[in-house]
Amino acid sequence: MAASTLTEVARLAGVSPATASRVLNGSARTPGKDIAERVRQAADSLGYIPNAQAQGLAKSSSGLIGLIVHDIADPYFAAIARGVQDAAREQRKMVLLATTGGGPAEEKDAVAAFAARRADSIVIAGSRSCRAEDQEGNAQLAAELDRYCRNGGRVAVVGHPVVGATALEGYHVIEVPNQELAGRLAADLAAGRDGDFVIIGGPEGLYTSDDRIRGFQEGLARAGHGPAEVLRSAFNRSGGYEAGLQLAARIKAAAAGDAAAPKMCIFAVNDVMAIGAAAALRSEGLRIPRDASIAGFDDIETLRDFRPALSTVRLPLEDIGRLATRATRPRPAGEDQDAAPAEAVTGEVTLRRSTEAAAV
Amino acid sequence: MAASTLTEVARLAGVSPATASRVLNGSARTPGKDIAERVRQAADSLGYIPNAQAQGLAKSSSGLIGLIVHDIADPYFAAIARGVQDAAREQRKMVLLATTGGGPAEEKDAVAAFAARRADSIVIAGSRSCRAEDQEGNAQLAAELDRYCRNGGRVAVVGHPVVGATALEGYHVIEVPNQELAGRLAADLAAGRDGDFVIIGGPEGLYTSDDRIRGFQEGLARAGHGPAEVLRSAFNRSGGYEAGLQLAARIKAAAAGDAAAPKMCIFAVNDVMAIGAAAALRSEGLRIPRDASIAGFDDIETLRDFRPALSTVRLPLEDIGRLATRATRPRPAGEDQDAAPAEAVTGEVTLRRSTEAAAV
DNA sequence: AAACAGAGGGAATGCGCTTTCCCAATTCGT
DNA sequence: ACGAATTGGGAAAGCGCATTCCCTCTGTTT
Repeated sequence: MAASTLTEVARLAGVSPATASRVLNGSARTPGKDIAERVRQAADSLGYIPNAQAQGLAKSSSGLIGLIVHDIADPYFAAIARGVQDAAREQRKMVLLATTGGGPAEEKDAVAAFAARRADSIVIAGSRSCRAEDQEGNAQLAAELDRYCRNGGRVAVVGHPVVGATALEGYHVIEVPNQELAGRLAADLAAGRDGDFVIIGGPEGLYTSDDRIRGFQEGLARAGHGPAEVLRSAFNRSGGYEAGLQLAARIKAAAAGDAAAPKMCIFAVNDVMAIGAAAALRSEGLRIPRDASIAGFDDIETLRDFRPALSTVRLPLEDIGRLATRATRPRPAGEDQDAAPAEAVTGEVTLRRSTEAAAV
Repeated sequence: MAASTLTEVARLAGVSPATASRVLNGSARTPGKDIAERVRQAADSLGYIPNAQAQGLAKSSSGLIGLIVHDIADPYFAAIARGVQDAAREQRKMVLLATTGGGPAEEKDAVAAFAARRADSIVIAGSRSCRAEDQEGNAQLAAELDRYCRNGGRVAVVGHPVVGATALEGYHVIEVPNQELAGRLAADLAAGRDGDFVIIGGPEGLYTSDDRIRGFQEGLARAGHGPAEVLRSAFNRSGGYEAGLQLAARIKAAAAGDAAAPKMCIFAVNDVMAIGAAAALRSEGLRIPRDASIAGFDDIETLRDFRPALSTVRLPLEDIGRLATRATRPRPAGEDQDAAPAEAVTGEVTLRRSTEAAAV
């Protein structure tokens, strides 16, 4: 027993497929009451489920939203995905998921796949990169997006515009004020602190990381501090851990030389890296915040119970996902196309125990 | 400029659409070398992307895998989703995501939506429930799955079979030995411990929770312990937190009466609840493992840096997602249909600091 | 009462692709 | 060397639905 079709429903109801279609999907032309009822009953008794593929083909729109993330198991992306999912439900659409591992080449493939499925819109989360090795991939991704938009697709990208992408109609960027917020975090941390600052950043060229580093340095400068040293590492927990090991050695050496050495303050460009670094310090016998302060960025929900509570910058990740998805929604006719206020994303510096001055 | 079609490619290459189709998707009949090359070049120069909807309609298969989770931002589901995603890539399919919040009614809607999109297979993660309030939803979900399978769809469900679902062809269950593992955990914890055991469980009727509770009690019994008291709460962090508050009060009362009172050992049926409970104890001034032991279940990756390190049962969540997805893969012809060994999922009791006997 | 507008239903077309089915041009057998 | 088997390509028929166009039937206008 194959799935039943509209034609079968129509036959059972004794009407034409056209009529059946009209009643079943609420077209502008509503057939007579009695007929409508007959059709509905027929559909019910057959357990009719419209074939979305056929509908999509006929209407050339699929009711699909494509979401591109680096890794769905990363809580940062998972939180955004939740927002996207939520907004998709509002629009009565389904979300197609693609995880790319972060490379623009894979992202380009994902866009192509979404285009093939005629996804109505695409949300790209995850950091853009301008590393040399990604240059070709970026160009291809930009070209693919370009084509997608030209064919009527709508795109929202979280954070930074795709490198090299021209601002087309239907191309939206949800700006995240990484730089400004990192600056504010630096200012708050710098107040009344005299130790060295060290930044654990991601690979050079990752915009999210670079923006946060730049912002932090600016904040430091405004507070009268010299620039912090920057350690480059992988943009994940183990990157943070490795950098943390290096710093632990350094801290211990400093403490050995001078027991009253000022405390180091570590800023990891995201929470997951910060947790990794904290784990590394701990494994070396150091305690936070007694031996060093540490701060992260994102305020990942799952990590809030971590002790010592991590100072960080709260980002409304779920809202970001929601906003991005909404940005791709076609404006109802009459609504000004450019009137979209593109609600600004704001974050909030959240100081917790991991950067408290008082020793344990 | 609308997306180019096969027909356009064919025209440009000077061949028929049939031929173009044959070369572009590697059908059994491979056209001549020179023609193939011409077609490929034409496709390239037009930037042709096949319309997956049309392909799906013609082939009646969509290359889609539907994934149903309660909440994609929950690290448990996120980890499974990663495995699913990975296996989907192996099969060159894309994954459609549906988050349901846990209700069978929503799950039924998701199955219907997947069926409408003609998803090749569906993976259902998340706990089954046999609560009275879910009875109707379960029946509907079972019926929907039934229909889906009958129409050739393949389903894999993680953990428990859907309540009321008949074992159809194409219906797979990835068994997770929750009960056995919980028993082993109990046995390990009970060894040389004389304090009371308390279980923080999810709502009654949630199979995952109930199985773990039952297993734990059995393990306790085998070790010569009496059954543990069971506290019911929500199956998430805040459920664990609330239960933790109750227990904290109790622990403090006991300590007040008798300073050498034996230490309570808490088993929360999943890690997230355990973390919540631990947070509650801490907020009440209690320390783990000094004032109480606590253990969870799942071994969520993001939570591994939590201190005190949480004793738990390691579940290969990503593998589970992968296995479930693979189970829905149609066997290559010739391979025995039932020969699928349905690789068993195994877990591992992982004792860490949170249940160490020695006080801090 | 005749002419007209409008409503409601059906036939037919097309969305883009796959896949028989069919036909012409080969190659092979003996 | 001639018919048979095979190869390689095209024409055409759907896949399941939305939608345009057309027709008929009813209700309205002068």
